[in-house]
Amino acid sequence: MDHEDRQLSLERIVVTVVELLHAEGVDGLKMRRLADRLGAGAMSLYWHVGNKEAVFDLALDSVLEYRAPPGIVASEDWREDIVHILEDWRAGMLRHPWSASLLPRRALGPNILSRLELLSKTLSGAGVTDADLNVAIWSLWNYVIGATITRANFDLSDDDRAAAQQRLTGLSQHYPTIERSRLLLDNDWDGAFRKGLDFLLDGLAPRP
Amino acid sequence: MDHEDRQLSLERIVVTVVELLHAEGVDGLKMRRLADRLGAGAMSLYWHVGNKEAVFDLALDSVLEYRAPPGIVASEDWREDIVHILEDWRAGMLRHPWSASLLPRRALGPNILSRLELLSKTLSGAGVTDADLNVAIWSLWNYVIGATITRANFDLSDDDRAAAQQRLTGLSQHYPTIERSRLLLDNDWDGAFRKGLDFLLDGLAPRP
DNA sequence: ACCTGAACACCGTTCAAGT
DNA sequence: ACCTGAACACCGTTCAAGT
Repeated sequence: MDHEDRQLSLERIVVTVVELLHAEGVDGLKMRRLADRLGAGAMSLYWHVGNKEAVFDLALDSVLEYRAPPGIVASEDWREDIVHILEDWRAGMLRHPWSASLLPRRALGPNILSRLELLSKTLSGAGVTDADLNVAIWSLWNYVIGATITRANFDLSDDDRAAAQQRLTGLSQHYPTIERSRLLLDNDWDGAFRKGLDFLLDGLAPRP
Repeated sequence: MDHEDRQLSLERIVVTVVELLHAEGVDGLKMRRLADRLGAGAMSLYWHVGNKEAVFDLALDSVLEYRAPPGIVASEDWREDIVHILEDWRAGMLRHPWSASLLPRRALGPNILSRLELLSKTLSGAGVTDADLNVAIWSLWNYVIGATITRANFDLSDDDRAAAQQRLTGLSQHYPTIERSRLLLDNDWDGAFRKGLDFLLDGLAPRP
């Protein structure tokens, strides 16, 4: 609440809405509450942003900014580059658990387009032909989006996990194979993400 | 509107909410409007359902019901079985475009658990070990969820697609590789889904 | 057991009005 | 150019009351 004395600006709005979303989640974003945090009158926002959807678009794109480590330009191993790009993208979204679900529902902002361009360029440099590029990009997009939305929403508290385990074991006669796979119980999300990604990359460009 | 004279029941509520969601989308679902469609007083729903979230859960699970073709039990080709299971799942969700985004945010209902059990059993029967089952299921889940949410939300009208094309070409100096991949312009969603899925399956269980 | 209307505590957004 | 409060048209849900 140290914003009270300053003027409104798009930048301040963006910073503050990300804070608010972090604190209260998607459903907690109310125009009045956002104005409050900015120390502004309830309706002052509308001079700057149009409507609430625009606020979401701003928050989402801001979170997807790519802070490229300036050293690493092109490594020897394109596969390592792809994994790095996608893990960084996923990590950025997981830092803001509200963001992943929003991404496939809004128009693509400049920051996500930059990430996709970098991904495309790396795939292309690795020898993927233009004809295959579309499928390659979408496959990786689908995998990352699905994995991140799921992880952001199913990252249960210990209590919840215990309850889910309880529930599944109670139903184990109906779902024996799920039970055997320990579907909701294995906690190694990062490892599972990486392993599945490796499988997908194996298919996209078989290793020699 | 031919429901006016009948009594309320969970089944009628489920059928009607799916109709309403189909007609108005997720944001169009209002408790009052749902009651209207049922020919009931505005607040009568609350005797049956608890709250609005429960209504969403009911709608989602109902849409995910698996109508197994009773003939096909186990074909020769497990890979074909997997593809069929996942394409049927995806098609079911695309028939109700509001459903895919909802699925990873809610607790798993009985119908989606049945589908996952069938998927697990098929993978297991194909030789995937219990240790690998978790990763295999999640990889396929991630891919299907990501693909379906994206398709349900990016299935643009012709006008929108023209606008998006216009916008991307205007930015082609910034995103040349995306432009070359014709990312948003290729319209063959089904084909792209299948091709990407084949890549993933190649990785999960390489063909001889 | 099942349904209802009135009422409460919210929302997003418009708009005329202020500086 | 930038901000504001009052007001409008909604919401989900509670609750006492009806049959």
